[in-house]
Amino acid sequence: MEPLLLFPDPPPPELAQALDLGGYPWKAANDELAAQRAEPDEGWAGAIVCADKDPDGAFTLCRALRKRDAPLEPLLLLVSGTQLGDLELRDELFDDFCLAPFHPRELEARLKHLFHRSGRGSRPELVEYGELMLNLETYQAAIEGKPLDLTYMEYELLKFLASHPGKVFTRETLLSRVWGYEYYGGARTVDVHIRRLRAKLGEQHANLIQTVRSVGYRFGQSRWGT
Amino acid sequence: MEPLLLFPDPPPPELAQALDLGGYPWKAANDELAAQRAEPDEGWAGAIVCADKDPDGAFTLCRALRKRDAPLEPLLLLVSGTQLGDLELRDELFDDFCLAPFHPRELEARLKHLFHRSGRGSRPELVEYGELMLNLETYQAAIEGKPLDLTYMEYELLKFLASHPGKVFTRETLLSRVWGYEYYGGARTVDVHIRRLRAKLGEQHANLIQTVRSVGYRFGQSRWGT
DNA sequence: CCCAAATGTGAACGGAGTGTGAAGGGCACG
DNA sequence: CGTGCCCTTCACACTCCGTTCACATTTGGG
Repeated sequence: MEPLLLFPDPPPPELAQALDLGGYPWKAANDELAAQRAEPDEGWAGAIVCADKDPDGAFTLCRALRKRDAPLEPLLLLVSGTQLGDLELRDELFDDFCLAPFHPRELEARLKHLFHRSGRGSRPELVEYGELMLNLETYQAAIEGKPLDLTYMEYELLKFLASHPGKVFTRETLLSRVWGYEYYGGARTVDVHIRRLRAKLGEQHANLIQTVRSVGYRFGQSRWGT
Repeated sequence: MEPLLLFPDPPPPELAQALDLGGYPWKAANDELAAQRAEPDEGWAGAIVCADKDPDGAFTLCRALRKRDAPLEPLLLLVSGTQLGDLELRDELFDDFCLAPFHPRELEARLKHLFHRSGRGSRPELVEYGELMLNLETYQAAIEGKPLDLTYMEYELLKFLASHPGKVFTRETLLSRVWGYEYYGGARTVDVHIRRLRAKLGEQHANLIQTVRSVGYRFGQSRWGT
């Protein structure tokens, strides 16, 4: 079995011990660079990130792992009870979480359940909305079956928008969540990318991205229920 | 929001209380048949099944819910620590689980994460008053199900008024709380926006916004009766 | 019934916000 | 070291809508 990636390095003793007892091989790393160096040829089986001691480092690593061409899955987060409120805005950064201090058997049960789910591919690698389809594995986009030739940023922006249909985002929010939290640049950059996306979507589908004046942009129609 | 299906009936008090506090509507049922009878037209938002007291009944229900043409998702399982070993062979019956006794905030965090993953996103923040509904995430408004095409200021003003039904606001108060504390401009601006709002609400609902002579405006019914 | 204050109404102006075309420049690639 | 891509920025054009004003209408008190 491929090893699990652990954060931080060294990992908490009780975590290492639980994995050893369960027969799960693992390697630890403190950042994305160290994770790349330690990564075996077969790749990682998944990752377990402890966010209780160094939340910033933990979430930064999660973000890096998810930004890869082939996002690392499954990703299990270990948090303390006081951090539960921080999870809501980071839902896309992990697949499951476990409260620390954890019971070894709960950890193992969650790992098994995660492997079961990812093994059957129940987690969608596609983002779909109407005639639009994004293949997250091959980095390809298509509408009405016809492929779209998108650049990297166009693809990332469209992926984010299509993942949250109906919701309005300000330019600042888009910059921070698509370009990155540390990005500093003009907000008009968003406009230009929106324009090119509309152009490539074609006249018929350009209205998939709507302008909400003095607020930002919205993808698709509103969902009143769920 | 559609209600959650709970098992068993009656559900454990701490579960019902946690959901009530979190604002999640729910209905309980003891088996698939009762669940079908209690199901609203909009369907279930998901299910929470307690497996600690009656494991057989719980897993039977899970199996039935998953055998539907449209399998019920997401499904959260509540189990005691001693049952962790039983989960391995039932991975396909649930999407996530939570150990009992649970912390209310962990339960809520898991629900939010489940809704996020199943593509429904977290439940939208709504402002409702009778037939009027404002979706704060999508910046859209509707009355009697028909969407209203509001401008930014109209939306902000209506949102503020509808958030405080029955209360009277002076024009100065509205200017400072909707337009901003530092705003300096004529108070008649409010009148014009009120007029446009009434027009867009339609003749039938124009009286949702009432004029209180020499005071200001009020949304909805007075607190002193009709 | 009259008057004054308050509010409703229609229209016009002007500026903020957004669309658009084009050019600059960083980065990967050969 | 050149070359092409594309992210970013800028200047300009244009639309929209927030604001204001003049005037009409309503309200309530004397």
